[in-house]
Amino acid sequence: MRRGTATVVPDPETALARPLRADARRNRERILKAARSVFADQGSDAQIDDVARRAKVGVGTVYRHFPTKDALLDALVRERFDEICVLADEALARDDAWEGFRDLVWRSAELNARDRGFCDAIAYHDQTAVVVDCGLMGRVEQLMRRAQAQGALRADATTDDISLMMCGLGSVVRTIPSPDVWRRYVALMLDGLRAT
Amino acid sequence: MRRGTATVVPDPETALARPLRADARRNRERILKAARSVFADQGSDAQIDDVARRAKVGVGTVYRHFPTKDALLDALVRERFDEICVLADEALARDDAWEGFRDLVWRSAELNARDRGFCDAIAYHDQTAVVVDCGLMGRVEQLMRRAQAQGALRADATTDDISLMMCGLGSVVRTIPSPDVWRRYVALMLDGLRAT
Amino acid sequence: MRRGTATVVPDPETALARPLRADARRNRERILKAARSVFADQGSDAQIDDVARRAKVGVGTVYRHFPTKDALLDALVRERFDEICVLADEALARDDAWEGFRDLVWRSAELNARDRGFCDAIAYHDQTAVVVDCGLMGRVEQLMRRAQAQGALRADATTDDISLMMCGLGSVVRTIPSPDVWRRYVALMLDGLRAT
Amino acid sequence: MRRGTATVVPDPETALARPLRADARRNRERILKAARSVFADQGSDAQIDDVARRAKVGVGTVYRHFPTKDALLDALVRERFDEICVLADEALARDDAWEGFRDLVWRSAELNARDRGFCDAIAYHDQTAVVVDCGLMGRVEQLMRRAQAQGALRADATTDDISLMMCGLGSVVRTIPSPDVWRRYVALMLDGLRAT
DNA sequence: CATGAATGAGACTTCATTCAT
DNA sequence: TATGAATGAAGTCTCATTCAT
Repeated sequence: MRRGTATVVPDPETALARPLRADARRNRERILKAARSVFADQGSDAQIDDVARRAKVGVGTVYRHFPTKDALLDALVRERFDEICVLADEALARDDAWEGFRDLVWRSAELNARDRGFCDAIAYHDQTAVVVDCGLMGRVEQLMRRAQAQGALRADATTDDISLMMCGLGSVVRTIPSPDVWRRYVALMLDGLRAT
Repeated sequence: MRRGTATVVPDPETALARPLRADARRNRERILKAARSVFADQGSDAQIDDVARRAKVGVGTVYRHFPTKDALLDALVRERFDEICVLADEALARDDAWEGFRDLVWRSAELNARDRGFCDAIAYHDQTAVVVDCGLMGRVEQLMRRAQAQGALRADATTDDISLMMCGLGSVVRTIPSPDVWRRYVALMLDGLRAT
Repeated sequence: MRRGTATVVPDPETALARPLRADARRNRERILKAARSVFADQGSDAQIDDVARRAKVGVGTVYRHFPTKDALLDALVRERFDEICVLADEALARDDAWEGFRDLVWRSAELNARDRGFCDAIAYHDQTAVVVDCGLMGRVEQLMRRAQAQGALRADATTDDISLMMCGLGSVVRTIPSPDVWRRYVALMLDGLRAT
Repeated sequence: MRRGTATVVPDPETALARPLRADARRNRERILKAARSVFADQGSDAQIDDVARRAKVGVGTVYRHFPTKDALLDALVRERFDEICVLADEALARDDAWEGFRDLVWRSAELNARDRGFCDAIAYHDQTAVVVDCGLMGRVEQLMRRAQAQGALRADATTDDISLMMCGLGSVVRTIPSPDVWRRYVALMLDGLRAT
C-alpha cells in the first residue's frame, strides 16, 4: 500500500502504477484540496460525502482514488510530511544544527497549529509509516546527530522524542482553544531537549 | 453542562439539589463503576448501552443520572481529579516543593497511563472547569509558587503549563503503543520546567 | 442462535430469553407480517427499510428484533416450517403413510408455490438448521419409514431426498412464470420416489 | 434483449449484422472466456469490472460487445446450450432412444454440476428463448418422441419436463454443498420420467 | 423512578452503467 | 473504437437519545 519512494516530494503517479490520466489527476487534486478544507472545517467528523460535494465529484470518484476514508487521510498526511521534508532540507543546509533543528520544530508546529481540524482528523491516524516513507525520519535523525555533535542537543535525544513531541502537540492544538498556547508547549519541549 | 459547584471536593449529591434516595445513590455508584470499566475497555467507542448493561441497569436510568454521554464522562473526570487532589495534598505536605511537584506529576501521569481507554474517551472532553472546581488548580498553583520560591521551578511556569503537559500526555498515552513511552515524555517536560 | 425448542409451534418468547414486553411482542409480529408481505412483493431485493416502513416502525426497531437481514429471513423460514410441522402431524395421524406423505408434500409445496417472492428471498438461506430445530425432520423421517414399511415408498429414500426436492421446487416456483408448472414438478418427483 | 436468430447454432457475428473486425472478434472471445472464469469463481457476485480486468480490456469494451450484464450472461448461456446441442446430436445418433435421452440428461447435468458459480450466476436468467433458438429444444423433442415410441419414456413427458428438471437441478447444484447430491436428484427425476 | 424498546438521521461503501479522452 | 474514470442511487447497519410501560 505504501509506494516506498524516498524523494522529497514523491510523485505517486509515476511510481509503480501507471500514470493517471490527465482528468483523473485533476480530480485527484480537487479531491485532496476539498478534503483539506473539509477536514479543516469539520475535523474528524468530516464525511466523505462532503468531500465529494465540495470537490464537485461523485462519491464514487472519491472512493476510486482513495478506497477508504483512512486512505484519504493518509494522502493528506503524506502531503503534510512532504512539506515538512522541504523544511527539513532547509534546516540541514544551515551551519548551526541546533538552530536548524529548533526552527524546523517551530515551523512544522506552526504548520499544524494553523489547522486544528486537520490535527483533529489525524489524531488517530498511524503516521509512523509515512514519516519513514517520505524520508523525514532520516533527515531529522541527521539533523539531530549534528546538533548533538555540536553539543546543543541533549545526548540521549532520539527521533522518537520528536514523534512524542509532535503527538502531544496535536492534542494541545486541537484541545486548547487559545490560539497561541501551542507556542508555550513547543518552548517547554525544546527546553527539555536542549543540552544542559 | 457544568454543574457550577465551587466547593473544594464537591459532592454533587449534597450540594443544592435534594439528597438522592439511598437506592438512587447506589445506582449512581454502580453506573460510575460500570462506566469506568467500560470506557477503560472500549475507549471512545464505548456505548451508553454497554455501561447500562454492565451496571445491570436500564439505559433510562443512566440517562436519569447523567443526562448526556458527556455528563457521564465529566463525572468520571471529576473522580479522577479528586484522586489527584489527594496526591496534591500529599505533595504540599512535603518540605521540598520541587520534589513534591515532580512526584505529583509522575503519580498523576501514571494514573492516566494506566488506562489508555479512559484517556481515549476523554480526549475531547473539556476539563478546564473541572480542574478549577475540584480545587486541584489552587493546590498546584500553591505548590508551584513554593517550588519557584525555592528556586527549583522555572520562574515563568504557570498552572497552564501543567494543563498543557497533561493534555499532551493524554495523546501520547492513547496514541503510542509502547507502554512506557509516556515516561520519556514526562521526563522531557519536567526538564523543560526545571529552573536552569 | 438457535433456540433448540422441539415443540410443534415453538414460542420463541418463552425460550431462554426473558419474555418480550407486550409492546415489543406486538412490534415483533408487525415486523414479521410486514416482512412477509415485503418479501412476497420484492423477493430477494426486499430492503429492510421497506419492511420497517410497512411495519410503521423505525429501522432500528427492525434491527433490534432481527440483528441482520438474514435473521429476519430466518424467522420467516421458521414460521413457514412451523406451519408445515402442523401438516406433518396431520399426515402422521393417517393410516396410509404413503397418502400422508404424498399429501404432505403437496400441501407444503402449495404453501411455497403461493408466494414466489418468499421462495426467491430464501433461495440462498441455509435451512438445514431450521428443519431439524423445529422438529420437521424427525416427523418426516417417521412418516417415510412407515411409508417404506408399507411398501409404498422406495426403500432407499431418505429425508435428504425431500430437501432435494424442495430445493428444486423453490427454483421452479420462482423461475417459471406459468403458475401451475410446479405441480408437474411435484408429480414427477413423487413418481420418482414411489416404490416400483 | 434476445437477438432473435433462428439458425440451429447461430453465429451471432455472421448473422445479419456486419461481421466484426478481426480484433473485435478476438476481444469478444477474450471477454467471453474471462466471463466464464469470473462467473465460475464468483457466481452471481461477479462484477463486470472483474470480467474486464481478467480479459485485459476496458469496461467500455465489455459494454460495447454486451450492452448489459444480462446480455453477457445470455451469451454464456448460449454457449453452454451449444455444447449441449452437440451432446444431443450424439444422443440422437444412438439406436436406443432412452439410453440416448438418459445419457444426455446425465451429461448435461454434469456440465452444470461442474461449475456451481455459473449455475449461481444464471439462476435468475430466463433461458426459454435460448433453448429454442439454439435448436436444443427441437432435438430433445425428437429424442423424447423416439423414446416414447420405444416405450421407455412415459407417454405424457414433454420438453417442459426437461426444463423443469434442469431448473431444479441448478438450485440443487448451487445450494447444496455436498458435491454429488445432484446425482441423486437426477436419478430420482429420471425414475419419475421412465415409463412404468 | 426504573426499564428497555423505539427512533431515525446519518455513516460508509458498492457497482451497473455512462461518457469524456 | 477502446479505455477506464466518473457517476450516484441504493443498501446495510449504528447509536445517542427519547418515551411508553
